[in-house]
Amino acid sequence: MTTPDLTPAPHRYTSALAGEIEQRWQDRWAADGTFEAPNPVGDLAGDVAGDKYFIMDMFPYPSGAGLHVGHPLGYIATDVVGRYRRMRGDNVLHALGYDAFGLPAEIHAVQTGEHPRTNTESNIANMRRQLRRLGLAHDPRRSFATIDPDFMRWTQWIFVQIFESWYDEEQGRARPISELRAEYESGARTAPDGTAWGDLTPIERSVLIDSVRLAYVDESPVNWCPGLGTVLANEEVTAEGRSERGNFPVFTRNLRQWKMRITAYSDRLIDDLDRMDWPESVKNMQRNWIGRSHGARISFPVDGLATPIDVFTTRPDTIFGATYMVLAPEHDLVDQLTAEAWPDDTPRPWTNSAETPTEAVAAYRAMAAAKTDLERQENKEKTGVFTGAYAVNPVNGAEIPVFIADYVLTGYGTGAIMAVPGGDERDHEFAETYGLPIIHTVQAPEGFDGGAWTGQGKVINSANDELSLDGMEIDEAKAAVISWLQLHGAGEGTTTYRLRDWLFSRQRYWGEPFPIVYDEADQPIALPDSMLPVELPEVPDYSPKTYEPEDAGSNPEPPLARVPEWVNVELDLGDGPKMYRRETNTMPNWAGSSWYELRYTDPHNPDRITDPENERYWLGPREAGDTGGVDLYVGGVEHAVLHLLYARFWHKVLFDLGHVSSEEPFRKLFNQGYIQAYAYTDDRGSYVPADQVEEKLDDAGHPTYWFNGAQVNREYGKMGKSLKNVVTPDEMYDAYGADTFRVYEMSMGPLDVSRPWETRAVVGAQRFLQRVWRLLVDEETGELLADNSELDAATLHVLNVTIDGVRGDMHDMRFNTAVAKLIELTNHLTKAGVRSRAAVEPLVLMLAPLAPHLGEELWSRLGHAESLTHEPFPVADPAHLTSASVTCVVQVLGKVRGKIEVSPDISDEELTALALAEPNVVRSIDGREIRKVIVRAPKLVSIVV
RNA sequence: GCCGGGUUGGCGGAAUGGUAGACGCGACGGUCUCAAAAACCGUUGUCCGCAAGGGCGUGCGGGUUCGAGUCCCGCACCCGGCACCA
Repeated sequence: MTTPDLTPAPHRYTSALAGEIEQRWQDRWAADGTFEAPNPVGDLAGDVAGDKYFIMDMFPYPSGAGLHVGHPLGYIATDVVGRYRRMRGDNVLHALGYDAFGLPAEIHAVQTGEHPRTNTESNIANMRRQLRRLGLAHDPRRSFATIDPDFMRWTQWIFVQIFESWYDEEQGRARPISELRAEYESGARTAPDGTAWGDLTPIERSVLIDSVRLAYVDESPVNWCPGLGTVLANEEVTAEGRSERGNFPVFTRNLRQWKMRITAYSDRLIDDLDRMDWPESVKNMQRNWIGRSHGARISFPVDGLATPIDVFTTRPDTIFGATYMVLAPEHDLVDQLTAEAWPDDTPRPWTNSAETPTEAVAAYRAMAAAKTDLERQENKEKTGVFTGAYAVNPVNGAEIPVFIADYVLTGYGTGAIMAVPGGDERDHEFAETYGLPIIHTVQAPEGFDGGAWTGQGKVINSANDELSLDGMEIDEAKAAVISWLQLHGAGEGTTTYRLRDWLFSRQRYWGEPFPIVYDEADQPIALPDSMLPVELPEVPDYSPKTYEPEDAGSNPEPPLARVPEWVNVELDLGDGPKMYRRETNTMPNWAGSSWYELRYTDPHNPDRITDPENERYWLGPREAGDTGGVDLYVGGVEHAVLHLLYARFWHKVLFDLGHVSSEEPFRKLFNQGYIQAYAYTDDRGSYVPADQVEEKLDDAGHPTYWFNGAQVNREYGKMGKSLKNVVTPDEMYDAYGADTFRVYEMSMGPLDVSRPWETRAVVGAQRFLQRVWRLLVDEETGELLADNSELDAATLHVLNVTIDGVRGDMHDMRFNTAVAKLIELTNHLTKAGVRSRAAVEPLVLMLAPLAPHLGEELWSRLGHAESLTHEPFPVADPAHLTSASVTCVVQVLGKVRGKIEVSPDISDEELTALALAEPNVVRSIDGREIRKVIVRAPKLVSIVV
């Protein structure tokens, strides 16, 4: 990879010289604290003049494999933005921390016996070294890792805040539990069943309180992954029912686990998306994930049953077409309503050939329970069985049969539906299978061939004595039927969500311990601030108990439970020293990243997560209605619903509790694309080293690929060790220098688009920087070549057009076109032999955000003692944006037939005359009658004949 | 199936409705050199033509317009997300 620089000119900008320049400037920046950003108050307080700009990268997990050239793409981009902003006069906060809890370090620990902290810290050190060599303008004082005890302390502190809060639906915000307790004690509030606080036992009181906490322990169906030995959040399970990490099967098990009540924030999490500058795709993914749907809850009474069946539907307007009902097999009411015997005339297929409904239901339930989620998904054929019971349709008194079927899911809505085969494809399919009546309640367009009509139309077949929906549009009918149902106590308008509460405990070692202990009554108690952080104990074995991936019946067993001397602890929590039992689960590795944006703003504050003044300065709303948050957050799209949803949730809780002034953590989000790579396999399917593959053209001119004389197959995808196609930044530093590497990555294409890495193309960026260097420095003597000559008109024009364009490109993060414009300017200066300071100084300043070391070096050789970090970015002179002459295109019938050089302020008449006189235009018109002439002086004349 | 995004030379890509292919890689030719590399200069969408010039060309089919890669309608394919969510 290393290109030997064989005796070039002694002062040529080679990789060796670039490396020397780069490391020298990196040392100087570090020594001078060039990129330290002052805070309004606290230990980092300083002069905060000018506007502020807070930039963040999605912080990295420090992998043992080190970086490949794809990783720094986003970091370079944010660095360019930050450097540009500094030159615009902003106080720029840009730092990088490390998301250091996580599975790989734990797996490494299990394999080697080395403590995960040791391994993680050496990985961080290696990554810091690789990134320092890139020349990133970070404030090093603000870096941290989530495993630092000081950081962990605040992660645990936030957990306690959430644990000590509840969601007040009336006020639409989280409030401290202490306020709820006060309302109970004062009698302002009674338990949901009406019991007064004074009549409850202490245990009943804490159960009541615990039931509304935003962080709570709950026994409910969770995703149990025996292969990983831990439970997982819904967001960590793929659509195929496997773990996102490791791709192990996931089973639904009823287990006692910690959860976070993120569902309380469903509406705000959806609604506030509209106020943020995020890619529409990510907003949509979050909307999708939360899955809000408006509809109605409707009660269908059942003969001889006190409790009606409640259903959720988004189409209450179709209720007159409800011809049967379906409950999920797991629904609570199934046992109660299943009849003793089949009613007379029960069609044979409804019974599944069972003697009694009880038997049929039991058999069906057993079969449904044996299916995994995946099997349920794969087989979409509608099956079900009749319960023997009938319910009454509240709008028309019709008796309709009640089935159980696994196409109705227990976890969504009420776990029961009214089935409308005329208006729902799934219901229609089921109705066809079981011979159920089909009533259409919306007029389908002519030519509709039956089946379920789900589109728009006028309502039909929908009337009772008091209510007629017939002739209404769907929306109108929905409103009408909801108010009728409400009047008759049979239902109400309501909203349901797909989002489930966030499963927050993991059975792993390498995560934050919970700041929770249990008392003798097994009630969870939050530890006081003074006892934070709770640090991880040393353990004999880091691994959780893992199982055969398919062992669905296994049970989670966290590693911390194996340290009884840590688990059982004597503490004084206010009523004297007592024995307590520690929570042995750990937090998921999303915990630290759910709030880290706050810590950058005040990284060493010993008393608070961040001082309110620092938070308000860096994150606060800029104007009324603004959510506040980080000014620019750059990262991959893979965190669209995981990290980005969790972080928004925590931020909103902290906002509600008054700890922050911003409503959202990230005001503007930008998803960078990925750098992909080619990989090559031989005829046995093994990967061969990509950097030794040769490209040859075959007879047809198509490229073919060869390794060791044998043809190999090319595939396109990720960069990875096992694919033998990794290219590291270190290799690029050695071969070209960091600036060349930076310029190449920024010039490859738009930042949000993925693109293939091509090592051989990097040289283009180096040639460009060498041309800039050669413009200013004599390659033989090292002498400065810049002079003080006046600029000619053409150069003035090119220079100002470039300045104008580059400014716009920088602002919009179009670095690829910014680089192209700088190359054009450089090529112009080279060709014209212009070395005037009036041209090269702006060029150096504009290049500096992209190639900062070269920029500083040239700036200093130009005689400036200070770093150019805060030097104003060049501003175009409008007087020179127009040139002395422009090329006017003459079109005949829309085709370009001639070009004429004209003055930019030529009149329409004059231009038309010149255009009509152009010889080739005359020939094209060929004597035909001119019907119309469109003139857009000075650039275009279009002639219609 | 639903929701997003995309499709431009050999390759990465550029183009406020107004010269399609900026800039870069590669390829080809040249300068320098004993030679090679590096560097520098030039050519490079495609077809016809000695040239002047002309035909064709931004996934496909229509439309709007003096003029469409760009706007509208329909379709194909690719990528990402969701999916028996009532």
